[in-house]
Amino acid sequence: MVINQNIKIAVDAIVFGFANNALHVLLIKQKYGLIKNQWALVGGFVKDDETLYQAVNRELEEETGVKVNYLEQLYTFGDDIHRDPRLRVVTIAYFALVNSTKLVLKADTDAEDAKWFQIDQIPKLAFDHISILECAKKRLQSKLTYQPIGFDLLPKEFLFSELENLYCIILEKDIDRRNFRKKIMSYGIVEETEKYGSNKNGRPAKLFKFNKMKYNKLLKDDFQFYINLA
Amino acid sequence: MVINQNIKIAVDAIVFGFANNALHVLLIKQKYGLIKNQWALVGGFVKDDETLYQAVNRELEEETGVKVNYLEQLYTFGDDIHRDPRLRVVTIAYFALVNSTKLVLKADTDAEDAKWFQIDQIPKLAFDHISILECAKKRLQSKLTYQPIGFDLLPKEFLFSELENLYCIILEKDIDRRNFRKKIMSYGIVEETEKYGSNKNGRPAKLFKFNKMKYNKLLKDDFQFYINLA
DNA sequence: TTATATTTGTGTAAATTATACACATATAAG
DNA sequence: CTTATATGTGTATAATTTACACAAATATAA
Repeated sequence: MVINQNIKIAVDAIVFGFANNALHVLLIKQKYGLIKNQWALVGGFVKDDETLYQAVNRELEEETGVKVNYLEQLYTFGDDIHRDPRLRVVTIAYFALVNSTKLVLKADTDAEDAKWFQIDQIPKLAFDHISILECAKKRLQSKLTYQPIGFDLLPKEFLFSELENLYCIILEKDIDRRNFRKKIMSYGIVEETEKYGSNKNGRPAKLFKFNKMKYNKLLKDDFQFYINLA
Repeated sequence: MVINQNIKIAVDAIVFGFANNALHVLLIKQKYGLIKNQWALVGGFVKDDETLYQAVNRELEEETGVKVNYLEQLYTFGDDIHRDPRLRVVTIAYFALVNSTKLVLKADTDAEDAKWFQIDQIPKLAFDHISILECAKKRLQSKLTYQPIGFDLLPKEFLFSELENLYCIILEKDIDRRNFRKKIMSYGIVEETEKYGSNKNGRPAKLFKFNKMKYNKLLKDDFQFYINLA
């Protein structure tokens, strides 16, 4: 069977991380070709013998060395025929979250040109990557409210205030700390530990961890989790 | 730039319709090739000079003549390398809804081999189409609860009981008619007309129409609409 | 014409959930 | 020991959701 089609398939990953009270995105600086020295999303062409999932994981590994905590398909961009001026490329974008402890990039990989950017300090990006990023940001904001994915951005043990901040900052909203805590606690998804965090100022704060079983259950069932900041 | 990649891109549409108190899916019988005489989703390969959106609309037109009311990207299937045994195909699946008045297929197109099947009477399908269909059904059930897409399955004017049934049947749940009506009405999304429907038994029922402005607003904003059947 | 079957249309009380809101506590630094 | 700073907690009110039953309007059959 011969099909006369000359379109190439790529994958791209929008990798989010949360650190220093800010949302960050992982970008790479292109080394070669048309878009040399431009910043772009992590990604590349899919090989004939690998799945899409393998492709995006391979690119993440090769280009950044980052291990993601959460990965899901976001959207397939193929309605702008000239999004890559060189040839027709359809790209399947993936949405990824990284635990903030893994946010430091190892210098020893060939990831020397990978860098985290604060979401409000994104440089000019190659192709249509800025609109893909916009799409991912919306998805993040939306998912945060109805799925407990926020925990994939935090370390295993975290302060309650870190969780609060994460929601405030990503959703760009204020929060009622008491009501937020009540709600989160009602899902049984986080548990107090006996340890205390090391904050400089104020009353010492307990460390919390999240209950993976409850988390998994809530991730599967839709409409079981819902956080609405006033 | 030469990329050594030999993967083909297709689009498939899962077209839902609602009639006779049952959910239906539009399928076509393949005429040629390996899967000759097997039933399959509407779809085909993307042309080099058309967008994905154009491709899926073209296939719908060519293969079935059906005009859909609602169309959105569902998911891209490319993690089974041998989903098509002939060659590597990545398919972008689209989710479509058809107004029940358009559910009768015109015999004059080359759509002679297109047919509506009740969701619980789906024949054996080609490739992995059955799992794509499963995915679409879940999306339909999920979206029905948080977006007012049910109206895209009904005629312009409809009985309230038709809307009730649609929700009951697609979500496979019972309903409290009073509470359901109250909720729908509270969104201001449907309006009474002066006309009455033609039901054989029982008290005559008013026809309703939906308010397109409110509908469009609710479609855009997430978390503004939510129907939860007990 | 009357009784029966069938579907439509409607309200209220109770329970649950969401919201608004303020101060005592524990520490570090001065 | 005073001050600054962040943590941790409860209650009253409002809003929403749930549970629940019967009269009204028609067609059909007796």
